[in-house]
Amino acid sequence: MSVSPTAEKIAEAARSILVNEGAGAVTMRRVAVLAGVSPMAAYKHFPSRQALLDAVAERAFGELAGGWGVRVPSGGSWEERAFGLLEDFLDFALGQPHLYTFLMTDRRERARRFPEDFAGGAPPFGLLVTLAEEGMREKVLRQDDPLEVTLALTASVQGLVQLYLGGRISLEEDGFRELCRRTARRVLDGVRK
Amino acid sequence: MSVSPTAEKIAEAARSILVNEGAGAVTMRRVAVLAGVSPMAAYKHFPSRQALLDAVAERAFGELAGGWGVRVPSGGSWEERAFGLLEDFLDFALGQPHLYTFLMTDRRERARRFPEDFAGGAPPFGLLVTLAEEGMREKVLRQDDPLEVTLALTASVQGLVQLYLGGRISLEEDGFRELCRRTARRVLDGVRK
DNA sequence: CGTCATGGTTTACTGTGTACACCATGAGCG
DNA sequence: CGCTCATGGTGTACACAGTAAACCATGACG
Repeated sequence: MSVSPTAEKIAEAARSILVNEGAGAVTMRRVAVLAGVSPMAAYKHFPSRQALLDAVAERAFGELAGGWGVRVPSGGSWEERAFGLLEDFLDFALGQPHLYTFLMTDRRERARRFPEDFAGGAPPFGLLVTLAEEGMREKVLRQDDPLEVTLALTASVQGLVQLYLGGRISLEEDGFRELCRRTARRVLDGVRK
Repeated sequence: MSVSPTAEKIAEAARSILVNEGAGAVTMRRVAVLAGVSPMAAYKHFPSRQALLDAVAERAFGELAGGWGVRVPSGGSWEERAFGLLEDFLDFALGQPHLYTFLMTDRRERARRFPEDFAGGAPPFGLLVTLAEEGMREKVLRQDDPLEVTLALTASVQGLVQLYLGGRISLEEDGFRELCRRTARRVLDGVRK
């Protein structure tokens, strides 16, 4: 069963506002205007504003998971692949900051959880776990818990992105991307002597 | 010039709601009721809700900075001091999650910035930079940019905390604290073979 | 004793999510 | 062919936000 075209228009309007101005700017009335319907029309398709946002998030998450890493060539070295995924991640986080913030920090329900939902190679996190496992097989990484190693790598970058999007890092985008790369390298190599 | 007692009551009420239920639950009317005044009274002391929240944040930030690391003995080894600070940080983040989220992710203005405001040993971040510099002097850490090394260590933990508070890590608090320690250790030692 | 800044109150306006009653339309069926 | 009724739209209305504006008590000060 597919969704009705009006529901589609409404979701699309909500997504558009969300991407451009953030979740806080998504009001039912604005969505309705943008979709060309009356304010209450949305409630025939989504029980509440929250449900509408959740639907938008769900779809965006799916698209994200589907598209992530696709442009990364699978042929290169382990490190090339790893840093390729990092670039892809940054492309998303820096290219659609509002959407990123909404998916990563605002939404608390129906979220993927560690460790249950991360095992099994399911995107997007599972992709990284698989990569870590490969790294260990190829002796690029030391033998360790793949999930937790992945978490160490991703948490660093996510922390940096959170700081950056929160306006706490006064670097241009390119400078910030390099900072991310350097940081990832430090996590790989360790900072201890 | 000190603040009036009513302003005090209002700020205290706001802080109390914020700590217990999060920034979203802080409405001017609720604050007023809790402070025992009429809704508009707050506007005689704070120009807007945002200003009130900012004032609360500013004070909390000051208290935090003042108290952080005080209980960590300065006598131990470098690693003991570092992990002592980690525990202190987790005590705050896990003990007052709403306040933590508000200070760290919600508030975007008047935020400390990297790298300007982080150099110079100013708490709270500067404390860590100093620690990193000590570590390098004591040859515990390899020679590197102290600011960026500090960032690598803190961003990891902040990323983990963000995931945890967002309900994305299904561990009990103790388990999560151990995960943080293990992750910090990985960043120290590196995950690469 | 008037004057006036200070800090409180009441009232009212706008914008929000959404409950509710209403209505157009087209599919299914006697 | 006309009846019925689910589907998906509308307009109205309400409760609750933030806050602007006008008003008022009080106490310090000339």
